[in-house]
Amino acid sequence: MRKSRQEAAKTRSRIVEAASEEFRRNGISATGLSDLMAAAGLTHGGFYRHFSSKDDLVADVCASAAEMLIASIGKEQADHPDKSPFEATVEGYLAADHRDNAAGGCPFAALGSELTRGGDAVRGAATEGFQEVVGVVARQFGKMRADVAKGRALSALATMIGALTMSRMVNDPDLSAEILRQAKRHLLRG
Amino acid sequence: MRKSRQEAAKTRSRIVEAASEEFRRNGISATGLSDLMAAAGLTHGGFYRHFSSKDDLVADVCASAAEMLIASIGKEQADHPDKSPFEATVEGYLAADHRDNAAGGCPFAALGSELTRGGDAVRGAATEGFQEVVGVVARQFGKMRADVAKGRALSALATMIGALTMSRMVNDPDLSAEILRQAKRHLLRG
DNA sequence: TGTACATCAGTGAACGCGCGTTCACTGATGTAC
DNA sequence: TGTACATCAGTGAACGCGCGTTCACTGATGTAC
Repeated sequence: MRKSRQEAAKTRSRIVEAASEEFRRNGISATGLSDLMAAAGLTHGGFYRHFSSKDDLVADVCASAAEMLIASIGKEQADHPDKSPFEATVEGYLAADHRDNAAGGCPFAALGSELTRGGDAVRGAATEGFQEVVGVVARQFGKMRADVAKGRALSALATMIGALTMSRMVNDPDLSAEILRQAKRHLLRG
Repeated sequence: MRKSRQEAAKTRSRIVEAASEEFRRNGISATGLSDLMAAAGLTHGGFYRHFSSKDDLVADVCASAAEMLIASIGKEQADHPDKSPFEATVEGYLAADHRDNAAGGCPFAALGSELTRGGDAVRGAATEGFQEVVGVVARQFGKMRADVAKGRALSALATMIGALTMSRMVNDPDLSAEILRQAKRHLLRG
């Protein structure tokens, strides 16, 4: 039954991808290792050949999902060459599609309050991922002084993450849309 | 062992208060009914004399914690008569004290991502609480047109909730402080 | 290059544990006459 | 106002269940000679 190293590495990343989606869809503590391994096409017993604990996996997922977020920011930019990079980022992030697709979206909005209670390794990985995203957004501000740009990026990301979370929390569709609309307006100097 | 109606009502609100703190401290799904009833000075069996399910309690907690948030906004205002109401709110909300006291603070920051996955009753209660807070903040903008004030309040609350959540998530104290500082600066037109 | 052996990815059963919920019971409170 | 009875707040044991983790096992892969 042993698999080659190459196959094993593929399996590992399949687990991380499946976990990344399941965690963002259902929450970390609400997702069991069995569900997760089944989603990756495996039985739960093999989990510990790849990770030393659930927390170990969560840390990996934080890093991986932050990279995905950065990739999707790049994609929004490429798809909308008419818009400024920051405008493309804000409009892509605060879109109804993103709100309705937590499993494929921003891990900070999907898991934010759960990550605040994570262990050191989890919060460390989340911090690193967050800082990378901050860097990406800060660089969108072009010629601005680096520390000023970082400040604007921090504030803008806080607004986007808070708005997306609240737009998912409320069960009034009009209010949900209004939250996204107003956050966009204020971020883009409306 | 039966208690008078008055005592029973007191017990019920003691459970809600204890739950409100425990949920905000440790998360909803991570807090067991046993822990929670013990924190209220009772055994777990009596829970169902007061609530029909854990979700029923969570909905109550949303309403109660939103009221507490509104009360603390009022208190910040009263404590800082030199500041504008909005300024007092932002500075009280984005303070290190609030960040370090999740159990007594904003339920939307403490429970945000978990509430997005709540049932109808939970999300309904959260929505109502959120709208009340939005109303309170909107009224701080004085003579502004009501819909414009609501828009500003929605955007400002998104920023505050996102910033507080991120400042709790990161495990780098400098970055955590910087997140609060930058969000404050941008909200107060720095 | 071929052979013998060690390694280890993945399976599936099992572990102890705590979860949300139910229940029989107790006895003080509330109600009906 | 007093008495008899029904109600029900709170206790503590028990329910089935799924959790994270461990383990013996299988057999293909990797390694040493």
